[in-house]
Amino acid sequence: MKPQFRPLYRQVKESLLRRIASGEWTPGTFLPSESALADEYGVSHGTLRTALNELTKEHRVVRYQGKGTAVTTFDADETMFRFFRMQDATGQRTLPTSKAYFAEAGEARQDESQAFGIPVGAPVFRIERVRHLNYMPVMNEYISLNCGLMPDIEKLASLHSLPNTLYNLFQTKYNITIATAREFITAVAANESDVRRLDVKFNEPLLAIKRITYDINENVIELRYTRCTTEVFCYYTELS
Amino acid sequence: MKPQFRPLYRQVKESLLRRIASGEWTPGTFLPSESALADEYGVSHGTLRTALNELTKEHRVVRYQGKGTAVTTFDADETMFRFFRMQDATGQRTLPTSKAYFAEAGEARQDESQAFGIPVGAPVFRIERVRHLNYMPVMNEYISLNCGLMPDIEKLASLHSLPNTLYNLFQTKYNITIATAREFITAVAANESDVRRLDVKFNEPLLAIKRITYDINENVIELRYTRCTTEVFCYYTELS
DNA sequence: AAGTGGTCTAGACCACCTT
DNA sequence: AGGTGGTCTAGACCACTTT
Repeated sequence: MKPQFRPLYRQVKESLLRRIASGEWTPGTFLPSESALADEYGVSHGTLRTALNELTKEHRVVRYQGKGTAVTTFDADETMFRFFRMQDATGQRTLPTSKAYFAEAGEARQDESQAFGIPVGAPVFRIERVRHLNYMPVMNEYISLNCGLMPDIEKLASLHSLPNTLYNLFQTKYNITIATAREFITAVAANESDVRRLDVKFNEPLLAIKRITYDINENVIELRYTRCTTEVFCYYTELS
Repeated sequence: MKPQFRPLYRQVKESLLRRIASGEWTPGTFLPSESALADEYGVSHGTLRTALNELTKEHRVVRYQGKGTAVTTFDADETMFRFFRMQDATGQRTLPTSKAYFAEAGEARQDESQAFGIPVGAPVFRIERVRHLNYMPVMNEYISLNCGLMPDIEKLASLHSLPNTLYNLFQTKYNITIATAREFITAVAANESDVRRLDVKFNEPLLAIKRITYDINENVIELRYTRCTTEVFCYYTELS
């Protein structure tokens, strides 16, 4: 069992990440300056910068030349588009508006139990909403949240007070920062609910997107099913 | 008009990129060592490494500690999966096998003309094939190639001699290295061709993926339409 | 002017691979 | 043993923002 090699800059990075996750520096606020942090850790400027570079690459912090380094928050515009992949034929992307149909607490189904790592029947909060792009109803969404991580969510997210950007709510009310998501995309036929809520015919092909959303501590925050018509908009992604 | 600031490491990076694109170092071969390149450019080790780090991040080169830095090639296994996003419910990914139905030269349609930046009617080469995963016919593919970039492609890619991995053929026969691709995903209903070639019913929902593929010089190499059943497999992507 | 992040250097030493 | 890439340092200077 030989001792495993861990670069100094990576140890510093992980320490910084822990301190951010612990709430020592809250989203939106500035970290100490690079030289102050380098002094504190007793490492060189360059080593500390390598650590911060990795955190920047992973969207954990944002650097502003001449101002400082801030913990990423979902308030900023730049971060809003990171998790939205629909665009029109010209490549234009606009954030959708929402109309909520359902927002109530419930007991975890099998899929929710598995995604959140909680027992079947544990409390979850469910939201159903339709998202509009250019005033067209385009996406039929079924969202499940883990109540264990969001106490009293039912008081903050009632049917008539739902914010348009949920991730912003997680940020401001629960100090939960969304970090990554995985999407599993299939094609399905429109069902009765889709016909009622979207401008589609029964059995019309729709994009079905299953999203599992993680925060910076790798907790599963959200399980989301989106059923989406692609007459005008399409799902865009780049491979490299 | 003030002179624009361009970091030295970026100028070095762009010079290296030009030299790779020009064929001075061909895919699969090793670059001179970091210290040799640093001497050649008259910059420090650190500056040259910053340049190489960016090229690594963009998959232009691959670094092997103790051995050297090589120009990326599509022969390697690691690169094969970069452009394949289908997986089964367990997250397993396997490279598909292919059965070709069509491989002939033709005249560019409107969409091909637009993608390749060539006149309508200019020569293109088209391939139709079905891709199998675990012996199931899953993807119905329509591929168009720009003959201008691949002279005599019809001699290399006849119906009965089509290689399974086209990008490897581009690499070895034309020294074209695939760098990036953009995908536009929609949902469609299965047509007669899909029914004949895949194990699907008429009007069954399919995933339709339009891919535009670029080489390292940002030439459009390929226009590909894939129609894909998602009964067993799904399109997977990570957001961050 | 002072403070922040961004670039660049010269040199040292470590980890890995080949001979 | 010798070469390669990987890490780390100490210090200099540049570019940008705020005071």
